[in-house]
Amino acid sequence: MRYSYQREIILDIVRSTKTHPTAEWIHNKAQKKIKAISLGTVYRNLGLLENLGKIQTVKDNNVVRYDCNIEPHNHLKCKICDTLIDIPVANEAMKKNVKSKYNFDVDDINITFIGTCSKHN
Amino acid sequence: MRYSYQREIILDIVRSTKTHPTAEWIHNKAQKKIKAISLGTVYRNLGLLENLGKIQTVKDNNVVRYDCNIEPHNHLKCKICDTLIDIPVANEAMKKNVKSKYNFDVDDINITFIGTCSKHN
DNA sequence: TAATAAATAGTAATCATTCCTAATAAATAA
DNA sequence: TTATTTATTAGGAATGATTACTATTTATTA
Ligand SMILES: [Mn+2]
Ligand SMILES: [Mn+2]
Ligand SMILES: [Zn+2]
Ligand SMILES: [Zn+2]
Repeated sequence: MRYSYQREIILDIVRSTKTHPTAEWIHNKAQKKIKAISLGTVYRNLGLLENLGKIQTVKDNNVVRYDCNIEPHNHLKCKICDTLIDIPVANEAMKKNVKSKYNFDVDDINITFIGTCSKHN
Repeated sequence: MRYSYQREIILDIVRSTKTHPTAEWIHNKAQKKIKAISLGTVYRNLGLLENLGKIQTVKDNNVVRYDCNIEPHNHLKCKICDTLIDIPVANEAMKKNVKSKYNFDVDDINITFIGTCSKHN
């Protein structure tokens, strides 16, 4: 894979925040550094960075959010401010349970707890 | 809310299957009973039926699937045949754990186990 | 039966994402 | 360094699921 300044900037931006930003948010930030960067370039490079294992994606409703935390983890989603909060996950027991009960081989577990975060007490 | 034959047919169709169908699939089925039924009518009535608590929705990638099982439950998703399999969920312990660790009030938990179902042994 | 307004059919609009293509630029060889 | 090659980009069009709009139809009530 060839070097690209656009890709470098995009990775920097994803790594600069824990807010699980969308492609559009990343595009807006990137335009401050590269005025003519296109949204297509942002999407393409986010996809490449995901394939390289340098970032993760999180599906949130009907949008994809990007995550610089590449550890396996899950999220708390606040229905008031839409924040996604990282939480660790211990899932080996769950996987074994599902395998024995349903004969279903689990590769990945998506868990989102939806509710109200501590900001809204 | 006024009676509508379209709504009756749509509810019948959702209740006729455990396959978690999409709006388009439901629309195709409905057209066999009502030739001119529109996709908009299908979407509107599915929304109404969800508000009435007669059906549930499941977000699957970038499509919404409809579910006649209105018990709280979660799903196994097979990455080979895309089947969604209902599983019961015991979540009170999880909710309490998240509340004490993160001061986050959980209303709902979405869990999807992604992997390979028993058809593909 | 007539009046009222909810529901519908058909179509246009929306929005996130992907696709397409001529132009640009990174990597390599001469 | 300069020329060649081809990956990458910018910009715009296309896609696909869902929602919005509106004239017409139809369930309900008087
Ligand atoms: Mn995260
Ligand atoms: Mn289900
Ligand atoms: Zn919040
Ligand atoms: Zn399967």
